[in-house]
Amino acid sequence: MSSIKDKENNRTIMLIDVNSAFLSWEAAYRASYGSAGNGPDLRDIPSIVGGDSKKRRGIVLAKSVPAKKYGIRTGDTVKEAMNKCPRLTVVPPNHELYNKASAAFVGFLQEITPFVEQYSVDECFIDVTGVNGLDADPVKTGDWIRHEVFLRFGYTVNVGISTNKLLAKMASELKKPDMTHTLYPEEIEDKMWPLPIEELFMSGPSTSFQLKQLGINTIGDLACAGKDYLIKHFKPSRGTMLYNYANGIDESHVHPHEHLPKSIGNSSTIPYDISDEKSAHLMMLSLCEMVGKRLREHGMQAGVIGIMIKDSHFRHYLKSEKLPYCTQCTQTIYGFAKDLFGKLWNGCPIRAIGVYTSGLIKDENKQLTFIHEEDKFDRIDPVIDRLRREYGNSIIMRGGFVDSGMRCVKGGTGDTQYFPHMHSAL
DNA sequence: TCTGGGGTCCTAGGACCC
DNA sequence: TCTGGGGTCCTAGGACCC
Repeated sequence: MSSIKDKENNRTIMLIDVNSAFLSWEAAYRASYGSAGNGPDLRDIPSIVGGDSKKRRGIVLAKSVPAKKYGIRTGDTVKEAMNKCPRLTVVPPNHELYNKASAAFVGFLQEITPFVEQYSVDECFIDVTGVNGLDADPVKTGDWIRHEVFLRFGYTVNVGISTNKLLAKMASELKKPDMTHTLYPEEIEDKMWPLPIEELFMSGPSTSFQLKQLGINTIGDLACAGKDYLIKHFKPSRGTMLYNYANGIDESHVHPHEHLPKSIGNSSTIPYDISDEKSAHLMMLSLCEMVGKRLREHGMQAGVIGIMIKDSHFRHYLKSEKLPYCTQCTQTIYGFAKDLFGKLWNGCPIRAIGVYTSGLIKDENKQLTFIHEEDKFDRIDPVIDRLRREYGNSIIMRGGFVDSGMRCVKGGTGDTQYFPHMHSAL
């Protein structure tokens, strides 16, 4: 049992989770800055960060505690949320701010210990085993971290503490906000086993439904189900994982090293359905601009390109293709994406399109066996990237975008940039 | 005013080779 | 002419996370 082994190893792992991250960051920013500083704190009123319904992106990305009391949940449509609470305050997302806030948050944790693994934009695992005596009294350390984050940045976090990552993660979810929780192996039976099965990490809607069909309703039920029985129903990989997680077993370590992405892609929902190839191509080109830019920023080359079409009935289709060579060139990616689109699209009105790359390798590992047409872009793309960094994306655009009303670089939330502290970033 | 966007990992099935 | 399997690669799609 690794939980016992972990205890012998006496590792102290924590998961630090920003409470209602997007909303907290909005509120902290408004409180320390700007015009909205006079108004009420978003965290004290029913409020959400949500997309624009007119652009068909209207879902709840984060909610305040008062909004939660109205039954508003992340992922609700903004319309549903408004129905639940008509006086709801809705603020649009500002991903640039969140990326800066996230980097400041990670930077702070890295001051505490080098063993920081960023799990998501608003969550980090840290391993404080043997670090400056921080593991002598983990709860005290957790409380100190919460206090320090609040002092420096003005928002609250949850701290989950245990001997492995799974249990630290489950601990951090126990009660929010602004809490420190432990979930040591000897506490599993009391604190984790009574929870409903959908509370277990990696037991999502589909798995939870199947488990309930089997009469397994709590994490404790799952822990007591036979491993072989679970393997029979869920295949070895998933069955073993479910069994281990329900029993608090997790062998994985906190990996502080720089994260190399395995795939890079961007997608976008279009405010109105697209029914013509020309518009779809232009949309894809703007996504390819973003994907190419991000590949180059990471110093990576893609060996596989894929596209996704979501039609007006919300069905989605994928098509991907291994390339004869690796590339990070916008024009090349676009060429393959167009080919894939031609093979995939059945003429149905299109709601969203995505362009994805995978099979990524570092630049230096690219085989220089062949000279390609794209080689001239090796010099052009970086110049375009630099111009856009300095003057904005519209400083240079491919011909098709002129007078198209479409943004020439499109997609998502952008990459995280490093900023040492939030207040210096703001 | 219906339903985002960024990822990771896993599996199934077909192609292809030995 | 029919009949094998093992192994790997590729692609499509699903489940999960935030």
